[in-house]
Amino acid sequence: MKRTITETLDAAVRNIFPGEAVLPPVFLEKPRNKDHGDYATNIAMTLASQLKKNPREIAAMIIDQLGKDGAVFKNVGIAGPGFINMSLSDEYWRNMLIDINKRGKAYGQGALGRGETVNIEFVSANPTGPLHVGHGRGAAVGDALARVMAAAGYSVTREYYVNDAGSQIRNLGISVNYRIREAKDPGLVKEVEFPESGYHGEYIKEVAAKLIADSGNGPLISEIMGLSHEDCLDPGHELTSKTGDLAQSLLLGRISDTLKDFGGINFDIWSSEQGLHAEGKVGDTIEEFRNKGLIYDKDGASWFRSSDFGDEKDRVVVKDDGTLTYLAADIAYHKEKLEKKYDHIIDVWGADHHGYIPRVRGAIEAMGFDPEKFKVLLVQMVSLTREGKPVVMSKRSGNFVTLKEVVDEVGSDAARYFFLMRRYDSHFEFDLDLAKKATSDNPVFYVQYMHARICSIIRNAAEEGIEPPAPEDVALELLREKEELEIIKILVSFPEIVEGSASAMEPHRIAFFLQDLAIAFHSYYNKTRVLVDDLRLSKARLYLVCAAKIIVSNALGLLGVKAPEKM
RNA sequence: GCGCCUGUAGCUCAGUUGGAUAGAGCAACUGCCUUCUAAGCAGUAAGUCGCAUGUUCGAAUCAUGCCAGGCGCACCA
Repeated sequence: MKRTITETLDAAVRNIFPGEAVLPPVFLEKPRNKDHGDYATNIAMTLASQLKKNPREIAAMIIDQLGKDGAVFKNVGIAGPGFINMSLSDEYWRNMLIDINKRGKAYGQGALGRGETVNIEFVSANPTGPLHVGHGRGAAVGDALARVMAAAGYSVTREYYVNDAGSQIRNLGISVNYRIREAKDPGLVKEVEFPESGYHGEYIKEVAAKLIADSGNGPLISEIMGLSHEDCLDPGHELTSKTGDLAQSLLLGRISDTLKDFGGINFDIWSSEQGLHAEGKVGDTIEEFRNKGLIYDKDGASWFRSSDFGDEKDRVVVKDDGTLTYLAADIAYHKEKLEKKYDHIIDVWGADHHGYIPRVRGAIEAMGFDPEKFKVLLVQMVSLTREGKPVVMSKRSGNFVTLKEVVDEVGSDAARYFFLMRRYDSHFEFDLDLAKKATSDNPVFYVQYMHARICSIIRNAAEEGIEPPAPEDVALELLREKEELEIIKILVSFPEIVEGSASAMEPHRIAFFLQDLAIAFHSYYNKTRVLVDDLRLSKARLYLVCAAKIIVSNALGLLGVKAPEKM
C-alpha cells in the first residue's frame, strides 16, 4: 500500500523534474493527526532546498501531476510549509478487505528479505543450570525476530551455541560428583566443604539423584564413591569430565524442554563448542591468525591484536598453560557461521556481554568478512515484581527465578507477550501479578479476547445460518461507519508493520500494533452490532471481522502467542 | 577512571529513523450489561521529553558537555 503510493509520487516527481539527476527518495509517513489525511510526504520541502524553489509551489506541481490518477485518491492537499497530505478513497480502502480474506494466513508476508539468508543465534545459555528469566527474554526476542524476519521474506536459521567445553563443564562435574557422594554417603563429605566456585543451586542435587537412578548404582557411581577427596575436586580428573558431560547433556535437555514449553521454541542447529575443538576448527583458526600476523606471544600466552580493530586492548586466545580461551572458540564459531555464506548473522546476547562485541567484531573484520553482516542484539536485564515489590534474585545463593517457574505461573502466552511488548534494549520490569490477571489490565488477554470475541460472532452467525461470505457476495459499500474504515486502515497497515519490525529488528512493534488494533476493535464491538436484521449488512460486517480475525491471528503468531477461539 | 544501555504523565512504556498541537496502557475520578463474551466500552484529569549549549526552515529524535540509574571492564565462561 505504502509502496504503491511512494512509487506513484516518485514517478510524478520524476515527470516534473526530468533533468535532475539526484532526486531525494520519497519519504511517506502517516500523520499523527487524522485531519491530515491517510498519508503525507515532505518531498516538496526536501526538493525545495535542492531546487531553490518555494516548497508550496513544488507541492502544487506534484499535486497537479497526481490529479491525473483520480481513482485512488480522494483528497490531496498542501498544508503548512509544504507538506502534501493525501487521502485515499473509502472504496479503495474497503476493497483491501478482499485481499486480506483471500490471502488469509499469508497476509502480512512480504518480500523485503528477497530470500536472503539470516542466521539468528539466541539463548545459547551455558548448559550448567536452568534458564532464568533473563534467558527467557532473549528466547522470546530471538524467536519472535526469527518469525518476523521469515514473514518478511528472509530465509531464517535458528541456532543455539552450546558451551559444552572448558572449565565450566569440569566445574559442573566437580559439583555433581560432590552431590552424588553426599547423597550416597553423607558421612563421606562431612569433612569436605562444597567448593566455593562450584554450582550451588539445588538443581545440582536433582541432577545427582538422576544420574544415580540412571546408572542403577552401576560402575560409574561406585567409581565416584571410590575417589579420594583430592581427585574429586580435581578439574583434570577423568571422572570429573565424565560426570560433567553427563550432567551437561541432561541440563541441556531440560533447557530444550523449557524452551519447547515456552511457545514452541525449536532450533535448526545446536552447535557444540566441544565439536569445534574436536574437529580442530579452533586450532585451525588460531593457526590462520598466527600466519596472518594477527597473533603475537607475550608472557607465555598468545594475544589477538583486537585493538587494531577497535577493541580497547588485545585479548588472550591461548593461555600460558596452553589451553584456549572462550574467545578462541567463539572466533572459530563465528568464522564457521560466516563461511556458511549467511547474508546476515544476528546474535542475541544478554546486555551484560556487551563488552564482548568489539573483540568478536574485530575478529570478524580481521578475517576479512564484512562486519556489517554481523549484528548483535543486546537484550537488557529483567527484574521481577510481585505485589509491587521487587523479587530478589541472587545467582550466588542459587536463589534465582527460573524461566520454567515463570511460565508455569503465568503461562507461556503471557510470559512471551510481556517480554515482547517492550523494546528489547530497555530495562524490563516484569509484573507477575499483572501477567496473571484475567482482565483488560492485562495486555495479552485484551488482545486475545479480541480474537475470542470474533470467533464467538462467527459461531453465532453460523447458528443463524450465516457463513463467512465469499468476496463476490459482499456489499462492501455498506461499511460506512467511521470505526469500520479505521479498522480497515489498521488491518491494511499490517504488512508495513511486519516490514518495519523486520528491518529494524524490533519485534515489539508487532505487540504495539496488536494493542492498537484491539483498541479499535473493542470500541467498534461495543458500539456496533455485527449481526443485525439486515442480512446484507450482517454479511458485510462479518466479512470485516473475518479479516480482522486473520490479522490478529497472524500478528499473534509472529509473537508465538496463541489466538484462542474461546476464553 | 573507561565503555555500553537507559532517562518522556503518579507508575509501566511507545514515539514510524529530523516533521505538523508529544501518545498509549495502568492507577485516579464519572458514567454504561433485558442486545454477537463487561476478560468490554465511553468520558475527565495528568508533561520543563533528565539538564545545558549547538546543528537548521523544524529536535523527544542528531552533536558536544554535564547529572542520575543499570550493566560491563580476566590468561572466567
